[in-house]
Amino acid sequence: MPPKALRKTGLTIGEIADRTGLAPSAIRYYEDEGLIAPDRAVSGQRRYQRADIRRLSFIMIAQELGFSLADIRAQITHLPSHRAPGKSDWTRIGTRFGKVLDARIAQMQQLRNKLDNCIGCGCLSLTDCTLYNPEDRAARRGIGPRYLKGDKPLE
Amino acid sequence: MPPKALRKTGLTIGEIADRTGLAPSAIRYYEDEGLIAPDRAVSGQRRYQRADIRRLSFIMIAQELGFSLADIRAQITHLPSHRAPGKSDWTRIGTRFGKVLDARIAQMQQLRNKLDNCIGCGCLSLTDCTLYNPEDRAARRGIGPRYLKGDKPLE
DNA sequence: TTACTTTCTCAAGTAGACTTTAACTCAAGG
DNA sequence: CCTTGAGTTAAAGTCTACTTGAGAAAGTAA
Repeated sequence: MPPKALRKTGLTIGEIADRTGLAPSAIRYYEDEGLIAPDRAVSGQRRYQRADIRRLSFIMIAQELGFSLADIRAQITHLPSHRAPGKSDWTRIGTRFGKVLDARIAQMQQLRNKLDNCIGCGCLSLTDCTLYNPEDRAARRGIGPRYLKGDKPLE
Repeated sequence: MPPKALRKTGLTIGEIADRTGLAPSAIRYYEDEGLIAPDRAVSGQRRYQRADIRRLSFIMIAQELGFSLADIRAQITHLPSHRAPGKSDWTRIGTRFGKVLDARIAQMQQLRNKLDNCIGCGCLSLTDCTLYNPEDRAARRGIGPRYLKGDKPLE
């Protein structure tokens, strides 16, 4: 006889919320955003499978790493809806994430060095300051909240 | 005879926008936020001094470093309105910024290591995964855009 | 069955950093 | 003088990642 949770058709949103620590409203939001697609009971209530817990965990971890929901969606929409990333998926996606993280760290370190340079000279000049480079400024065009330091969405 | 720009009472918003690369709307916004306080011509138009260029540059650089306007305001409101940070101000503020940056880099590196660990084991488990720690999740409570990895406002 | 808890949907609110639009006024050039 | 380009204000829109609230239907316990 399978455990209790499996005798039912699936977990309710409240149950999976408890198991993941996410608010139900957040989980519904992820659904709106196409990150997760639960079944529906005849009554219309959402029913989640156990793999969805891992799927949500993955989302939380990726956010922890600093990725946007759009980035995350790009990485998991290739997986069947009721599957969380398995080991091979995770290796692939994790490696991809790692590269982005490395780039991010490198960028910050570069910035850090520039800052040290700049503290030394005290220039703060539009034309001379190494911190104040036009390339970065060009990247800032457009509206909406900025990604931290030149992040571009993942392909 | 002083250069052209100095014969007038100051730069218009369009002129300073061109010199800094900022949009006029952004500069007005900074004013609303108390980051800069230009004089007014009799007609009511804003007039900027040359020091304001450096002041705006400072704002741009600080943003580049990842600081919020609130943080930046906290650092420059001590300066007289028509002054940009001078060498000693810059050393003080720059050092403060440097520390925050260092902390940020350390955090990301830690995250990066965890990720590598995690790619190896492929666990992605709610209970076991080092990436998935409840403390960090607790910090995420509440609304509004999240700061990247535990940044707190500067004093 | 009554009472209470969940869940549902849809709309609106929140923060930060701006942009866009509307409706005007003003300054400079021909 | 008249047009055009720039400046002014206030209000509303934008984006992300959610939360909150309203009102209704469904599930659960006693």
